[in-house]
Amino acid sequence: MRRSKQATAESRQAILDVASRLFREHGFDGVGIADVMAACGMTHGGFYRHFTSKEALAAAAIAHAFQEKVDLLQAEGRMGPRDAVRVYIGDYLSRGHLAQPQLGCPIATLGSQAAHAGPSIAQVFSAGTEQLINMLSAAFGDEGPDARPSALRLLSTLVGALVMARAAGSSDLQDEILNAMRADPLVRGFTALPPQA
Amino acid sequence: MRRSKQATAESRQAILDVASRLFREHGFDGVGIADVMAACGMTHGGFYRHFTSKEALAAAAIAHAFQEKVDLLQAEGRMGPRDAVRVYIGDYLSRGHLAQPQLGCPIATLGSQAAHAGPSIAQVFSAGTEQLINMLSAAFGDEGPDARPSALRLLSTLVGALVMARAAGSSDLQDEILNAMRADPLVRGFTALPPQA
DNA sequence: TGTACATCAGTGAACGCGCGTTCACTGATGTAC
DNA sequence: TGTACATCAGTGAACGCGCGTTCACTGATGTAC
Repeated sequence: MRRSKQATAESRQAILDVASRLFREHGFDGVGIADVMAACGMTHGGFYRHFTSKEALAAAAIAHAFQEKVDLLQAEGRMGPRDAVRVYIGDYLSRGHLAQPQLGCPIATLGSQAAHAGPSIAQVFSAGTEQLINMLSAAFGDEGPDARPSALRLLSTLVGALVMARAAGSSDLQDEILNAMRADPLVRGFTALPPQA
Repeated sequence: MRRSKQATAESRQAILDVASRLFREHGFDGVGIADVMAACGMTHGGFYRHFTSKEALAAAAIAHAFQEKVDLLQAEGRMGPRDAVRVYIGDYLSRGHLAQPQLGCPIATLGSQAAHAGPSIAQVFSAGTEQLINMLSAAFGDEGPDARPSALRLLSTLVGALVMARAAGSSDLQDEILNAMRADPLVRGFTALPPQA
């Protein structure tokens, strides 16, 4: 039966939220339309009232995941860009992030699938990655022309740590990797120094 | 018709080689048994004379990819471990590596799928990652207890650079990422210093 | 404000395709004598 | 060494299942009067 405009908007939002989590947890091919809809308490048929295809959903869901991260950085940015990045790093290199890919960085979970998953998805990854880099660059503003390379190095380091830790599997090796990365000079520059330093 | 023992062994090897490349290029779900066999000039039916399932093939193919990398490091290691790692880094942070995932690092291409692809595949990733780390650690031998953390940091940095560059998509951003990583202190420590330094 | 009709979100069956796996068959290879 | 038979690598049709997508239908919502 027809639903109210608000109910419809809530359905769409629920589909996006759930898809964004499930795709990060199981990969694009590990999640079906029926899975997403069931997790929203609906059946699969109604899906196409909200999105034209699975690829369109995936693109929107990944954009949504990037936006979450950018919003978080922006919200934390009110205490100064360096503090925001400090919190970001702390969350990134945590056991919680390892254990909860569905809430974590979309680059680490799905980045390597970006190229295979269709042009619209590749586009979303490209734009999202660029945006994250720009926000992190701001935190290195005092480094002048080196700000952007520093941001690139930081993000690469974080992404690599997570991908490698997940590939490693063993809990001991995961801890070893996280600890080694926390001791990285670029990371320590943020987490060890006082704010605004 | 029945084939000679040698021909059979060659078939198995061809399937492994081809699968190892195709999986890295298109992901586990992007490659079918029929694709692999066709690339070997055969039809899909004969596959099960060589492997019990697609997952068994994937596990063997990834192990094969890791072994290639380890053998390469070992071969180059004859000029000293630091030189071997220098070459490894140079190849890793190259445009060629970006453009040819099918010949590249299996962690960067498939690492984030390791957990979804079945226990035997997760096991292969775990063992392969550990082995790579051990070989890289050797190159940091003169750092004593810091050797292993340094190796972890180096590999994370490399993996992250590739994943991020592939997610970024844009050619300009990819170059920027590769260049930034080449300027990373840990990387420069290898590529800028003379051998055995 | 109340009424009649059009719209459309969601349901569940059905379609079609791809893909992993199985199987009967072929004929060259390997082996027992 | 030669012969007869068993083995088995590879073929191609077929099976079965999952999944993306479509569709006729329902009934509450939105809207025109």
